[in-house]
Amino acid sequence: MANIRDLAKEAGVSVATVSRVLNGHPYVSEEKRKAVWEAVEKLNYSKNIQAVHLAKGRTAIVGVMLPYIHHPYFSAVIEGISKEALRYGYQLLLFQTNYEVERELEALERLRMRQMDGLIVCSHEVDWEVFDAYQEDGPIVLCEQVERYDFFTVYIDHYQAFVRALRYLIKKGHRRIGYCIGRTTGPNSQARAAAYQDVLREVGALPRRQWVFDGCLFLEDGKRVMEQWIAMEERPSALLVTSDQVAAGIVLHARRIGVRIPDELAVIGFDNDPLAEMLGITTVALPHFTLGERAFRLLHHWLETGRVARKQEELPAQLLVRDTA
Amino acid sequence: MANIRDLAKEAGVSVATVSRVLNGHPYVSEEKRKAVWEAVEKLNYSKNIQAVHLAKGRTAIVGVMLPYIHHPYFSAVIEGISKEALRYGYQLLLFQTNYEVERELEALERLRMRQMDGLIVCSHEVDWEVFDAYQEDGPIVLCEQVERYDFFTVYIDHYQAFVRALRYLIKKGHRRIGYCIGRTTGPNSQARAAAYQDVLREVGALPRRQWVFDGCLFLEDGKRVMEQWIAMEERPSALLVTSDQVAAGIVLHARRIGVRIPDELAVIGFDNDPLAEMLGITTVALPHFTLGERAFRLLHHWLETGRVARKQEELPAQLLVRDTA
DNA sequence: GCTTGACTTGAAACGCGTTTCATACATTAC
DNA sequence: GTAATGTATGAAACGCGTTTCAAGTCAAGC
Repeated sequence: MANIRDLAKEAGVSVATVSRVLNGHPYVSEEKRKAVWEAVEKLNYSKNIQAVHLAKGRTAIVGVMLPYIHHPYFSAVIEGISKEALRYGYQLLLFQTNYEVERELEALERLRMRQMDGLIVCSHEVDWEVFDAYQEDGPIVLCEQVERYDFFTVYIDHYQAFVRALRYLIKKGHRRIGYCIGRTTGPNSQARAAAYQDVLREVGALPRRQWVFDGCLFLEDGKRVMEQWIAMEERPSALLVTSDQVAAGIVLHARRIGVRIPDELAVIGFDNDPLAEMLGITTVALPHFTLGERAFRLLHHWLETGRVARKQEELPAQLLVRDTA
Repeated sequence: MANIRDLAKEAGVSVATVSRVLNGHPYVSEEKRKAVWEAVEKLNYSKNIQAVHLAKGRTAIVGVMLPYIHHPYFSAVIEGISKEALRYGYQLLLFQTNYEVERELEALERLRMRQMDGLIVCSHEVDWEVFDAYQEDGPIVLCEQVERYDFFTVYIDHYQAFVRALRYLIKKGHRRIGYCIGRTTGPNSQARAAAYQDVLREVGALPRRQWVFDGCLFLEDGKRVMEQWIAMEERPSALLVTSDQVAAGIVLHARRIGVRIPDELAVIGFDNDPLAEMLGITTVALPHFTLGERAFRLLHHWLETGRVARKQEELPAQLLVRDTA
């Protein structure tokens, strides 16, 4: 493989001149410019991008840390990130973690090793404090709400979103309200749990342990929830559900076993998945795609200017009333 | 940032020794090994991975070219690739193309520039011939069937899969059969089209232009198909549908507008999406996840050994009869 | 006592593009 | 006529880890 020195020899110029031509710098005579391009052609030259990265100290690569890819939520976020990355000429390096701490640390280490210019964390398991140690290695944007203000974050206010949905149910007369979440430890889930406690306490309704369904991530989990629900002695009259996928599972299984929705059970999902629209599921629309876009933009703006307009950005959620609640 | 030379100075050894320690090579005295690790600690050293890439001429990065991410098919394939990549210590660099030739070429150029060790192409728009020019720049694995045998490919035999589904419908007495596809140009779609022509001709049934529904990719498209279907004077009695997502759209909209499935319209989907199971949709199970896994393994095996067991690998599809056909 | 093989270690070359600095000529400015 | 600019170009340093090669030490083998 020819390198830039071979090229210089072939074209009868210095490597500096070759570099100038290759990068479109001014101050190169037309004559030499032509000679260089001819040499490129002749030697079938192509830059070694690794050498460029090393020399420049930048890569125009952004890392994306996320637990899974094959999941409507995360794939929507990446799609948003990807769209913006494409626009600004950045590439994406994927770090799938399965929520394993080991893998999350690996991604952070890669940031330290300067493999990428910045990192977008879609979701994580390790404590925030861990990120502290890596702040100086490159900008990190979190896609979740954190209490501290020294992180870059773009987030949806899940507390408010949950509150809004709860208030709606309460206004409709519901007092026996339950909810489903994905994993208990995530900040989103904790925000939802807090909202649940707060709002129910406010109206004197009682939160119940057994009305909280954990581990609800996929369509199939909705079926499971419905089965548990039907087997209960005291059933909630309404459920706030992790995602529309899970809500769809609930609604579809309810139809099959003849549970009337919303009369016997009101259901509100989250996301505004096409499936929710199709099934007429009342849902809280969450701008996942936009979340990804904004996360990238925040990172990009920082990378290009070294300054920020703001470190935190909150995205709105909107309740869409349809037929299930 | 400290580099390996600072480290050598600090530890009082040569850079070669530092490199040996850092890479766990044998033949280093315990004493020096310790000194090096202490220096690493003291200087808070971290390798510059770009320098490693440059020096080694390898990156342990695999590129993944695909049109979209937020799509059940592609996100399943990546998930499979990702799982195997994780296992073998490789990283994934994403190239989202939106089926734009420009972007596909960009990905191939990156392979030339040695940004990654190999490339997995999930789907593409450019002609195969284009790939020829890049074959020498690194192994390329295609996830689609190609006629030529000098490519690495892992694929599902869509022709056979379609034939099987068609035969099943025919055995059930259907003669007026239509189908939905995503985009006409893809090899998968063309295989399906060919199967359609062949099988229908075989039994003397007539293929009809207006029974082919193009541009069916998402759930919503199923609704559109159903609306078109209902408006037809001569309706097909059965439809083979791009994916279970689209099939679900058809089935759900049919339910809403009171079309009886499978009596008035039989539907067979593809993929074996959880949604298909939930809705009882008869489908042809396609091993997308496995496809990704195998694609990575093929690439990996080549990268590590420089040899191949086989260049082509075909994955089976299986008809799962449920309630819609 | 000498050969042989295993173990240690460092200098230097290598992979390769970018960038700075110095040099030199040609203009333009005053 | 001289200073100040602008244009053009190359040598060399820089970013930094890996690897080869030569050389040296030491214990085991004959």
